[in-house]
Amino acid sequence: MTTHRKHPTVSEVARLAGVGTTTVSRVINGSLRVDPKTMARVRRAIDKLGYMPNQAARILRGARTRTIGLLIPSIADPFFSSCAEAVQEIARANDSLLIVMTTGNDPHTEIDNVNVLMRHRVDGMIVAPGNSQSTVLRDVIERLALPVVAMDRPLSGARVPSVVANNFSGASLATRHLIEHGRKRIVCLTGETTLYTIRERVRGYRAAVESAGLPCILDTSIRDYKSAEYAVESMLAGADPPDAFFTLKNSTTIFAFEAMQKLRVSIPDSVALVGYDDFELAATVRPSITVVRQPVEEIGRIAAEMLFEGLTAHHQPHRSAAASRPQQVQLETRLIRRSSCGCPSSTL
Amino acid sequence: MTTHRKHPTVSEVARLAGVGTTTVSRVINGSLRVDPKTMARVRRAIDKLGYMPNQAARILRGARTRTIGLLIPSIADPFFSSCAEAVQEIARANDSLLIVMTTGNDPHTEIDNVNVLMRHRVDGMIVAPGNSQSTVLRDVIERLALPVVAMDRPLSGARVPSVVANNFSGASLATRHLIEHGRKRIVCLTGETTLYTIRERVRGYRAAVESAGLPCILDTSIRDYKSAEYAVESMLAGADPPDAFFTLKNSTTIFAFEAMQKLRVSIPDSVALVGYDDFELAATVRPSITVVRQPVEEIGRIAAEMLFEGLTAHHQPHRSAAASRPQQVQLETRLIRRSSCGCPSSTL
DNA sequence: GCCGTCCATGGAATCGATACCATGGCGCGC
DNA sequence: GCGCGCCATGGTATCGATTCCATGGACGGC
Repeated sequence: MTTHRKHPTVSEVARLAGVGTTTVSRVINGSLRVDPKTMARVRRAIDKLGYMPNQAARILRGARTRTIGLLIPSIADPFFSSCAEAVQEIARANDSLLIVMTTGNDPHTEIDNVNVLMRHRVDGMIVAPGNSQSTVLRDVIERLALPVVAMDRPLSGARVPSVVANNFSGASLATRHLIEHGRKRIVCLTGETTLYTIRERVRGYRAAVESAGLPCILDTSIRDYKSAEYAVESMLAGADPPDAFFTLKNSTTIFAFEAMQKLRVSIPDSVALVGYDDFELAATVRPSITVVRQPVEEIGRIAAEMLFEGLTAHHQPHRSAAASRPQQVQLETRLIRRSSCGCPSSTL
Repeated sequence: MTTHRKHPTVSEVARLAGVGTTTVSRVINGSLRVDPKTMARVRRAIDKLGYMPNQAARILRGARTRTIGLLIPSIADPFFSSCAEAVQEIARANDSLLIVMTTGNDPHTEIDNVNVLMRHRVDGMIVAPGNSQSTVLRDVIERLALPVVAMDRPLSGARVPSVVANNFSGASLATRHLIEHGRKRIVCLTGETTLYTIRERVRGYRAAVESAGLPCILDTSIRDYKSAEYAVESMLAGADPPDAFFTLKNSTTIFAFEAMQKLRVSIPDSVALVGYDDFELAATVRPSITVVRQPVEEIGRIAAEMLFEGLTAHHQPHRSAAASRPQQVQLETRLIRRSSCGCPSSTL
């Protein structure tokens, strides 16, 4: 490993160029008029020394850090990695860096991470709270007096703008679609039910079945392939077997699908299937799977855009009075009709 | 948006607690002995003011930034998001933040990003270079005198440690497996061939077919579903149609699989299929797809661990002489046998 | 030819946390 | 009883870039 060469400073550049530090600073920031000849000399000195401004010093002087934080449960999750990609792009467009931290939906880790980001004086952050009801997280965030945007899940009671998908209408749309196909016993396979998004989807499902006079049947047991196989098998073997499954998240969809394949359940003839969240192969597997598609990139993009709008407002406090009430953006989902619900298989 | 409350400083804490700044600093860092009573007073003052140390000031004093950078082509790519997750975990374990930047494999963006990270004085970085031959990137990185680890793709000619998978042996293993199944005309569907990893895989494929006296047939045309359908259809309709496809990356595998489904090509009876890179549904689709699995998380984890080892060595320069030659770590891949290659479908 | 003005430039204070060095007070040993 | 030493604590220079204010020189108008 190469020895740690000390970074050159403005003074060293100034000395080499035979000018004052003020002039060097002006050349770097292009702020005021500098004599072209002087400027050229300074430029040469900068190149020669390989000078790079020390951000820490600038920040200490009061500049923005041009750094934002992103708190998500996991990077490997396709939903959040797509969001993160969108956020990263908007950050770059705003000359900012993105610090990604994972929380695993753990409230303690979340608060820790918020504090760490705060110490680093990020300009703002985007958070997907594991628990939308968490008053602790809300209080911490309100104390920050720092622009924060909640993503995918709101932070209830907080004066924090949020960008979420309409999980209620998405789930209810999907359920109604199954009902229109004549399904009478639609089982909702929820997986974990602690998250806001899942709860909303359950609400949407419940509203749809109840208003159609159908039974509301929830199964919360699926965590992996094993539990899926057990759940599917025992339900189908029981009296009054279901004629449709509605899975509330990606992994549950895949486990259930896998289990049904293994058990040679015919889809959609004996049991229909609709999943929440689209994924690359949903169109490729046989039968192709009907899903509720969320505007993933858009969620990330809009959250980031709102954050940066908040940032500039933050730095021009004069006009903030009127625009200061938090925006709650809710994006609509689409039902992607494929064959697992009983629709004639559409193209793609 | 709340008004920007100025952050309290050590002096303010000191004044409130009736002590000097030195004492406050000691309490925060737990460095020297402080009278328990004084310590309690300072602690109370810190809580009351909601004081948080300003990282910028610390860094300016010469502390490490406890921040590392990660340069990858894309966050949304499952391969890199899994790497990133692993890197993030190691960073957290080392009390460091992770800045993620995407390059889209564009050399210009890469160099830009390296410079931005440098200005922020990251302690080190992990890079997946779009072009392993890039002398420009290499030179920039060598000038930094900063710990850098290359991930997934080496940086040729640079004194930079790297962590990569053995793409050559992975591809050649897969190809030999097809040969053992009696396949004689194995077509390699490469997709883009600019990346190091793909080139290595091509080499591995070529070595395997040539040493078996079989023809080396490359098709580089697949970019999306459309081109896959065209390529597959025309090859199968031609004279001497292939009896196996070997796809070199995830998206190509999926496009080719989709095309074969659509064209009702029977897998593996008329044409076998092996893909490079495992993915969640490869086991679920019918037929399940045999793939070469890379140790994804391990690549990220080891790269990060090497970086942090380099970091500590960097800060304790005395013993660095012997340990200073770059390590080139190469991880082995595994062939996951499923049914698309002609193997009797194994469990899972 | 003299003075006012503008322009290029430089000196030095500033941001906040740290660490060197100094100091005052107390206890203990002889 | 006196002095030495140790411990808790504080003052202050320092890191590097920015910026307010000052200064000196040149040029133009009358």
